Amino acid sequence: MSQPAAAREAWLHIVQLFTSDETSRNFVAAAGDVGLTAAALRALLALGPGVRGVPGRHSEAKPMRALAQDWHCDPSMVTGIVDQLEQQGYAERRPHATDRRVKTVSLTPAGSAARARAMTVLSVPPPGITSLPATEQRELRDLLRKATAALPPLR
Amino acid sequence: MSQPAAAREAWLHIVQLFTSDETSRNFVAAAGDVGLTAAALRALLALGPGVRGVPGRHSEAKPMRALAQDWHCDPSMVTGIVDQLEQQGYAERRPHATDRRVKTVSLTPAGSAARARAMTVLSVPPPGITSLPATEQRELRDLLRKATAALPPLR
DNA sequence: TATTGTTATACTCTATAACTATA
DNA sequence: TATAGTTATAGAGTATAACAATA
Repeated sequence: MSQPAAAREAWLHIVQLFTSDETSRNFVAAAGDVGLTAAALRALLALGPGVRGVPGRHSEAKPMRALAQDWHCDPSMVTGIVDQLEQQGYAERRPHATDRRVKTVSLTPAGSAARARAMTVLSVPPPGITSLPATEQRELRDLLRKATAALPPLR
Repeated sequence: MSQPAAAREAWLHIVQLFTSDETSRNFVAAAGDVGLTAAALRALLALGPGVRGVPGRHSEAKPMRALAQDWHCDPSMVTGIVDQLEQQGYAERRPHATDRRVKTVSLTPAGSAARARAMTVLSVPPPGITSLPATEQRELRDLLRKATAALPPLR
C-alpha cells in the first residue's frame, strides 16, 4: 500500500472525533461568544501568534491580499471578515509603509484577549479523549505536538 | 486545573490539524466526487455502519425525525439531504412498519459504495501525520482508536 | 388535538463582477 | 495598464413557519 495504513486509520479517527456534533457546535458557539461568525473566528485564530496553546500560523501584520491567499478565499471575503474583527475592536487596518494601495491587518490587545477566550472554549476535549488514562493523554499530546510541528508553513 | 492540560493541548492540536485548509478542502472535494453537498456527505457517512475504517454511528434504518435529532438539525434539512441521497441512488425512504406517518431511511448498495469511495479520499492524512515515523503512527492510531471507542453512543 | 414529513419563505454565508484609488 | 481593496449582486445552504397526512 502506498499510504501507511496506520496513518490513514489514525486520521479517520481524528475525522470522526472532529465530526461529532459536539465539536462543530462548540466552534460556532465559541464564535458566537466573541461576536463573530465561524469564518471570522478562524481568521482571529490564524492572525495571532502560534503558542504552546496551539493555533496561529503567522504573527506579522500581513496585507489583506496575502490573507486571501493564505485562506484560499476571495479578497472580498477578507474585507467582510476584517470588517467584523474591526467592528468588535479585535483588529485594525493599517496603511502599508510604502504602497498606499495596500492595507495590513493587525490584532489589537482586545483581539488577543478574545482569541484566548475562544480558545478556552475550543480546547475542551471530547469525552473520547478525557476518558483516556492520564499517561495516554500525555502520549497523545506529544505525538500530536510533533505532528502539528511538521505541518508545512503557510505559503 | 479542572481539565487535564494534556488532554486540552492534544485536542487543540487536533483542531489545528483539522482546520488546515487542505483538510476542509478535501472534505468538500470528497463530497463533490460523489455528487453531494458537505452536509449530505456527513449524512452518508453517519448512515453506514461503523467499521475498522471508522465512520458510521448507527446501522439500522432510522426514522427521519430521529435523524434530525441525531444531527441536531431541523427535520426540513433531513428532507433536503435525503432528497439528495435518493437522487443519487444512495439511499431510499421506506414506510414504517406500523406508523404510516414515518419514513425510514436506508443505504442502498450504491450508497455503501459511494461511502467507501468518499472515505478513500477523506482518509488521506495531512503531512503532519505521515511525516511521523511508522512506530509513532501506529501508537497514534492505537490511542485514537481507544478514544473514538470511548465516544458516547448517539442518543 | 398532536405528530411526521414536506413545502414555502427568509436569512446567512460565500463567490463573481464591477468599481475606486493608487501604482 | 495593472494591482489592492471595496461595493453590488447573485447563488448555495440552512433555519423558521405554515401545511397535508396520519395517529
